Amino acid sequence: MSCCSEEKSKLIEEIGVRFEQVHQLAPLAARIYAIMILSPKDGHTFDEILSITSASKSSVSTHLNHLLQLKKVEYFTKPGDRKRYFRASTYYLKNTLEEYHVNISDEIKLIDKIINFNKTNNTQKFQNTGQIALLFREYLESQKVNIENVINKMSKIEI
Amino acid sequence: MSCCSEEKSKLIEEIGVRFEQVHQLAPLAARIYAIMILSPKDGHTFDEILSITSASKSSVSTHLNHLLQLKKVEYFTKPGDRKRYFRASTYYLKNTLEEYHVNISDEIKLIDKIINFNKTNNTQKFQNTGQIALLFREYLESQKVNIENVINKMSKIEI
DNA sequence: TGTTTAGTTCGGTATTTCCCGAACCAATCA
DNA sequence: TGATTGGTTCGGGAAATACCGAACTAAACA
Repeated sequence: MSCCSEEKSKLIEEIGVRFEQVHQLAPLAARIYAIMILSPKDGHTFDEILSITSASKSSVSTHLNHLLQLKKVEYFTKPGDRKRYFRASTYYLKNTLEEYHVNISDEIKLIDKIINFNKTNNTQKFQNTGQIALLFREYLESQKVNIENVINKMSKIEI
Repeated sequence: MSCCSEEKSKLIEEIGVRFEQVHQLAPLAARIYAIMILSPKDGHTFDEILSITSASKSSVSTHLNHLLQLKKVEYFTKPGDRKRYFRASTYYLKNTLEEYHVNISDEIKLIDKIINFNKTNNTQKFQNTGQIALLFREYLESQKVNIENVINKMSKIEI
């Protein structure tokens, strides 16, 4: 990474590592997303991303397009300027919460299947651990509601 | 997968795919963990796991040991029987919540760094998105408290 | 004391992931 | 109209991951 302060470079790496897992991104895609989040409002050009990441044009192109497709990144243009200026999607935090919401809904569906399976096939086991499983399920439900509330609050903020 | 009902096999796969991501496990490790969760109280022997997964002894050994080390799986023995009987850790749901708790704490630390960075380096951007970021942070805090409460409730249940 | 049981360890290989360079293209510029 | 700019596409290769077979070990059995 060149073209960055020491602090920014380190933060890009730290966010990058996390985003690989949370958002299921390739390392370079996660770094690019991190760069966007730490970027000024007017974004970065393709070439700037090239020099910050010191990756190849092809890789930057591929991963940037992937991020665009996922709506994690967006771009805008300036009149009389062929370049595109890339930045994190204005709603990336809200979108992240929406991802979390889908995730939790899936997890609830799955734990319901597990609870049901053990209830009918492992009756003895269920007597012991069933209560815990139901508590876990309640937890997921309340997380879901919590997320919905925060999404609503976010929707009311003008950007 | 042999030795299982159609329903159980499908559920093992479904849980497996999810656990690869959630718990960062290799496919076979995730399948074994899934099997444990859907197992009767008295667990499964090494050979039973072999025949359910139709994987090699070496792979089962390696991944089972990994799961033991992570405390996701435990085993017990029966007097006069050299075999070990493997099952999901009695506290696996509580342990899962504790994992989530650590994860959220890390995420809070990270978002604080991001908020701070943008506050001082991208002042203009922060004016727009700062409020959203703070809402996101609040959300994380409340998730954390929520998890703590559920862990406490779980601790009070006798198994 | 030789054999079976219940696994473990090690070296290797198939597969997948991730990234790169080179060639290419479409729009603009000179 | 030929060169430059701002990318895209494609084939390939290095590295990491996931799994396997074969040889091994330690305890127990016969």
